[in-house]
Amino acid sequence: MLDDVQRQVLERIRAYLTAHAIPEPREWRFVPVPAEGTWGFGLPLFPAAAAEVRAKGLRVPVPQRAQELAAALADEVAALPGIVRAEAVRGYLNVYVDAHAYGRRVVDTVLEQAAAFGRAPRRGQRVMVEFSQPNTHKAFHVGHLRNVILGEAVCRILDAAGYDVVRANYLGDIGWHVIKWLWNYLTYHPGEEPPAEDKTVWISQLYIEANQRLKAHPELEPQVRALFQRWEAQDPELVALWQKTRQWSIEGFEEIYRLLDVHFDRVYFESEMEAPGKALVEDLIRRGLARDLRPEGPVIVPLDELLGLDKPTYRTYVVLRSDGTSLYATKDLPLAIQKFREYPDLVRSIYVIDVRQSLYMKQIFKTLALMGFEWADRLYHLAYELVLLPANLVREVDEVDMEDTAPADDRPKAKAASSREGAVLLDQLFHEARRRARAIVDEKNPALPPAVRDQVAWQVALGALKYNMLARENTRFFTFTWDQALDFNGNAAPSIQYAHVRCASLLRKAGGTLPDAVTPTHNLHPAEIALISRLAAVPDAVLRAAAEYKPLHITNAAFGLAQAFNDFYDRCPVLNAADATTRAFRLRLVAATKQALANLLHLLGIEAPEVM
RNA sequence: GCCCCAGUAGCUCAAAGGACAGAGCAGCGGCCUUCUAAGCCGUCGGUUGCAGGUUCGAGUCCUGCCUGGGGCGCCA
Repeated sequence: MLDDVQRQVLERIRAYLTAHAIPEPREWRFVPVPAEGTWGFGLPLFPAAAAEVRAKGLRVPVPQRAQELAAALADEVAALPGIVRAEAVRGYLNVYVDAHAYGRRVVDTVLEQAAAFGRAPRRGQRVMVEFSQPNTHKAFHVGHLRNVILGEAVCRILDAAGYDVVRANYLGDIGWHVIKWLWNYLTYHPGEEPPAEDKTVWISQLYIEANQRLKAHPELEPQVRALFQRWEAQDPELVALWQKTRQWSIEGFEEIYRLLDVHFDRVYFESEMEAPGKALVEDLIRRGLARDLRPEGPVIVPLDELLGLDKPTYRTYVVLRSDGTSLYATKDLPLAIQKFREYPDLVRSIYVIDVRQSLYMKQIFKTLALMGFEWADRLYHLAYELVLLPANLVREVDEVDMEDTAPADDRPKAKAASSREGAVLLDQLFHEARRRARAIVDEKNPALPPAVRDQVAWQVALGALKYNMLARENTRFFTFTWDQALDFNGNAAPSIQYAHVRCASLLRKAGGTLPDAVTPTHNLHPAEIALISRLAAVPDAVLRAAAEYKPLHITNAAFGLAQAFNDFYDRCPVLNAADATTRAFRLRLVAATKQALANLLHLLGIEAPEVM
């Protein structure tokens, strides 16, 4: 929000440098000035000093020369309009602006833009984000949560940064896991229907049961293989059952997405990609890009060989099994093509997929490039690290995890949550989260009506969960523990929501109408200055989060803003301010803070309650 | 063997190559008859894994190591 002032300052500096034959550094970067009850920005002059020393062969230490330049420039810049003071400190040129005028401007801007504050102009560019990608006929558990929460937040952030976002889902609706489930259902639960509630739990129980039966009775496996043959032959009765049971899964997922406040614009099915995928493989073989080793081996794309690379880089991409059945790899090619057929104008096609598949993603992208698709360089793998379960949960998991053959003794202390693990199902998680949050709401604010407490408890619980998963680098592990996932204090969503509630409370007490815009006349308190700085920083945080696909920048901005507000709240009377102008300005500042907090939380998919 | 990620306070994590590396949690000590104490203040805490290098300036970039995790032709 200081753009125009910074531009003026830079212009003046450039003129000075030119006049004194000092080469201009490649890039100027403003830094925040250490806050001392004033407001402004700093500019390190080391790059210019270093350039000058080098160009002129001076024998002066760079820091000393930087300080001299800063001092000279301070005089040049001090007289510019809007600037109240400029000084040289240890090689930095610190420029201070009129805090009253800027304080008003920031507050007015936030209030005028309201829900649009922090949002960039539309770019007229479309991006697709594929995320969630659950398997039907399986559980939806805490391990899947990070993907959904990250994907949704990235979508919201990209939208705020001006992109038109297409949210895509890709359902794993076929494969051995589905056949196993159908076998168990047909053999032991014929005709049964899932309960209206908890469809996903019921389905996942049948899946776990199928694994247990096969583990205990390996002699039953031929039955499953026989069923797979029926599937391959597209037995109409089996296909009908598959469609019906798949729909149960989808309805269960939709319920989860509704709870999480997530939606999709386009859903692709893995089963739809099988036939086009096999056709593509034949095409690859004809064009000499793939090598057919059947029946002894699979069909492969020897990427390093095709690219003439000596060092193993892309390695070999296996696109079809030796028996001619399809792999994930078979289906991901037509999926990518289908996306660009439907949306040819995508400037980015993003895959939110865990980091273990990085090599695989690179193989897909490179193969598509070799096939000649010009959009191949617009594909992007947004990698994130897995959710780990602590050792005590892992043991529970193992009791229901019949596919895991890893020896128990050399297992790491925490284990990645995977789709066949039954522990920490989402309904368990939500239930426990709600319970803990409700207990705290009851304790903190027993005066609220029970229905409101219920609603607040859910907002708090879900907020804490989402925030915890988003407030870290995407590429860092998230180790799930109840206490950490549902921490309500400190750097967590509830304390940010609480700051929002405090704002709402002040505004309610003030009568609900906001005073007209006003320029403050009192000496702005350092806490006020800091709070205004946090507000002004919001739009940049959004742009950066979008550019880097990192919701972390939003959580940092939100928590910093909440902290600054709490500090302000503690030190600066609002309703009881010393004079009417101060009261009016601070009320507007509170309203602006409330708006900015709500906007930031919204980008994270977290609700901002009015009371709690 | 090749590649990717991580290593920062007791713990969980921040930190556009910039000023004295910051928060939260845990610990200790304060602050509720005054706008909601899910808060605020103070205090305790550091050789940023190791060694070199680039730079005016390195937690950040480069090289080599160490430790942990992950990936590497028919799993998803």
